[in-house]
Amino acid sequence: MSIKQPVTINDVARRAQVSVSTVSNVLTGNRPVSAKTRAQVMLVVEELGFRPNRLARGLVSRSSKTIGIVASGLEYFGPSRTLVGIEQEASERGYSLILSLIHEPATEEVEPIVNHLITHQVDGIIWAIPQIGQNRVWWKSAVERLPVPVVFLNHAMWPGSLGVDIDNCQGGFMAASHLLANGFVNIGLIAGPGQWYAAEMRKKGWETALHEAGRAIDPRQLAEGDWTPQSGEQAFFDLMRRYPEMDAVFAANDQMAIGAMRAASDLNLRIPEDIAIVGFDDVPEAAFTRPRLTTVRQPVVGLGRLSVKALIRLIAGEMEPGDAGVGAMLQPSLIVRESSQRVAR
Amino acid sequence: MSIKQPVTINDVARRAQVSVSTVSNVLTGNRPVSAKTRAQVMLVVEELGFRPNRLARGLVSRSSKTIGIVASGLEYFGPSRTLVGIEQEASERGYSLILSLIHEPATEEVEPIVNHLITHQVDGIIWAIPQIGQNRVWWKSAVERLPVPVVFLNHAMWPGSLGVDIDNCQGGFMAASHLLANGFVNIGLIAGPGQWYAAEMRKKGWETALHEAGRAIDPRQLAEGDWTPQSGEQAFFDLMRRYPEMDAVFAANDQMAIGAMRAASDLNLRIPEDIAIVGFDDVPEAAFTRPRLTTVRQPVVGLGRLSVKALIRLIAGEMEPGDAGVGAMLQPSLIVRESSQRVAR
DNA sequence: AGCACCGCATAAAACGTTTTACACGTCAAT
DNA sequence: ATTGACGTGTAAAACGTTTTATGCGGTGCT
Repeated sequence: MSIKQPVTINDVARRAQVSVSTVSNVLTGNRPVSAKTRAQVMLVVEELGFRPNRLARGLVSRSSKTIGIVASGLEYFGPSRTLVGIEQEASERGYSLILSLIHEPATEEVEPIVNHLITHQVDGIIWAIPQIGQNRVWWKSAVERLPVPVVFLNHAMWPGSLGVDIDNCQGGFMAASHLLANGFVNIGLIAGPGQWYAAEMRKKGWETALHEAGRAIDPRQLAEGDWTPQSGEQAFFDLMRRYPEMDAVFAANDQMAIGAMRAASDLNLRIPEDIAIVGFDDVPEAAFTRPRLTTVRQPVVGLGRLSVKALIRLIAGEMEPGDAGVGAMLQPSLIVRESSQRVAR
Repeated sequence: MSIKQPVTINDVARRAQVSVSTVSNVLTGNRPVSAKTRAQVMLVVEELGFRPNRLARGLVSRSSKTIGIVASGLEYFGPSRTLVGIEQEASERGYSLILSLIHEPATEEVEPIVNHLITHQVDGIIWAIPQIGQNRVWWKSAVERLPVPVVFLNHAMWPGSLGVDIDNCQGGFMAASHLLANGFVNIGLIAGPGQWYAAEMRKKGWETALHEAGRAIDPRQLAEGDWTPQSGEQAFFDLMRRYPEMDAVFAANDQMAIGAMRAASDLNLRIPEDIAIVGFDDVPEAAFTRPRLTTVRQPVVGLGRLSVKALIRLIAGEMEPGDAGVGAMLQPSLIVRESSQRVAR
C-alpha cells in the first residue's frame, strides 16, 4: 500500500548500474554514450516508465521548452484557427504551450499576464492580441523589458520587433477590385471597428482600389460595424438609407456580410442582381448562404505556424527582432462565389 | 554591459537583510511573518521586480498550479467557447493552462500527450476530446494509471470517473418536441457522425420525442452528416428524395442546418411553410439566416468553467471521482426563431 | 618510452525555490 | 523559578534534473 512515488532519474541510474549523469546523457543526447550503455539505460527507462520532470529540467537548463500565448477572441474564426496552427507547429517542434486569454483586447492591463508567463520561464511569447487603437503603445514598456523574445500576430510592423500578419490591405483591395471588375460601381464598405488595425487595413485596401479606378470616396458609402452579424445588418440598413445608389458592398468579415445579406433580403433586394456582397474570412458557412458568399480567405492556420517558426528562430538566436525578414506578411486569396457575379445563376 | 541576470529570492533576501525562508514565507503566506518584516520584504520585492520562478517552486512544493487541457476541434463553435470558459475559471483561481490539441479525436494514440502533460507536473487534466466510438475504452488504461485527477468533458458518465456534459438528449428532445407542438408531423433528422456520443444523444432525444408522440420511426427519415454545412446540404437532398412527405427536419448542429437551409432553398421549398428546420448550437450566424434559425443553445462557456471547478475540487481532495455529483449535466435551452413556426412572419 | 588526446563514465555542483528542524525570546501558567 | 507554548526568524535539507570538472584506460604520434 505504498504511495505511488514517481520514479526519478536516480531510480533509473541505480537500477541500470550507471551514474545519473549517464542517464541524463542518454536521454538528452547532450553527450555521447556508448551503444551498450545506452541500450542498458533505455531498457530500464522503459521498464520503470520513467518520465523526466520538466520542472527540474527547466530549472537547471534554463530553457523550459515552453512558449506563452497571449490571445483573445478565441470565439472567432480567425483567432481559433490560428491557435490551432500555433499548437501544431509548436508540438511538432517539441514546445509546449501555455495559454493566457485576455477578455478585453483593448486593455492596458497586461503586466499580470506577462508576469505570469515569465514566472513560468517561457522561452518566448506569441502576442496574438489584435492591435487596437493605442494598445500596443501602452504595452510597449511592459513588452520591451521582457527577458524573452516576442512575436506579434496581427500587428503593424514595428521597428525593432518581429511581427507576422495577413496582408489585410491587399485583401481589401482584392475584394473591391473584384467588384469593380464585375461592373459594380457604387461600392459601400461595412468596416470593422475603427480602432482595429486589421479593420483599418481592409478599409485602406478598399479605398485604394476605388482610387485606382478613379472614383472619389464619399463618407456616405462607409459604415462601421463591430464584427457581429447584428452590426452588419444594421450597417447595411444605414448604408442603403443614406447611399441608395449603392450596388455592391464589401463587409470586413463574413459575419457582418451575413448580417448584410439578411438585411438586403429584408429590403427585397436581390443578391447579386440588385446588390453584390463580398465578405472576409471564408468561414465554413460562407459557401452555404443563399447566394453563396464571395469572400477573402486568410491563411490563418499558416499564420499560426509561421509565428511559431519565427519565434523559435528568435529563441535560437538565429535571428534578431530587428531583421523583420521577408515572408512575415501572408497573402490572402479571393474566393469568388455567387454573391458578387453579375451573371450569377 | 552585464547580461541581465534574473533576480532571485536570494537577491531579495540579501537586500532586505532577512533570510530566504522569510522572503518565501512573506510571498507564499505559508507561515506568519511580522508586519514590519513583511513590509520591508515587500518593498524590496517591488524595488527589484522579483518574479518567483515557478519551476523551482513547483519542483519542491510538488504542485505546479497548472492544469493540462487535452482538446480537439477548436475550429468549431462549442469547443472553442468551452476553452474560453476553462481559461477564465482557471485564471481566476490561479491556475495556468497547458494546452495539447489532438487532430484526430478518434485516435488511439494518447500516451504521448499524456506523458507530455505529466512531465510538466500538471496538477490535473481536463479531457476535452469528444467521445467517439470506443476511443474512451482505448484510453482507459492510459488514463487510469495517471497520477493526477482527470475530468471528462462531453463524455458519457462512467463509473469511477468524473465527467461534466451538456444534456444532449434533452436538447434533441426539446427540438423535436417543439416541432411536434407546432404541428409538424414528419420530422427528419440530420444526425451527427454515428460514432460521436453527443450525436447519439441528440438522436436519442429526437427519437424519444417522436415515440412519446406515438409516432413510429422509419429509417428513411434519418440521414447522417459529419457536422459540416456541406454534409448538411447533402443529407437534406437525400432525405427529401427518399422521404418526400418530410415537413420538418432537426439538424444536430447549426452548420448542417445552414447547409440544409441552402438545399431546401435550392429545391424551392419555403421555410418554414414547406419545411421547418431546427439546429443545435446557436452559432452567432443562426440569428441572421433567412429565415432566422430556431436552434438549441448550449451553455458551453459554463461547461468549461464547471469542468475546472470540478477538477480543482478533485485536486484539493474534497471530492472523489466516484461521487459524480449532481449538476454535472448542464441543460441546454431552445431558442425559437422563424425557421420552425407555422405562423412565421 | 613518453606524451597528448580521445571516448566514455562519474561525482559533485549547480538551478531557485519551499519545507523542515531548530533557536531564541517572551509570556502565561504552574 | 520552572515549564510549556507561542511567535518569529534562520540554516540547511530537500526537490529532480543538467552541467561542469575530473578521472581513467586506450590509441596514435613523436
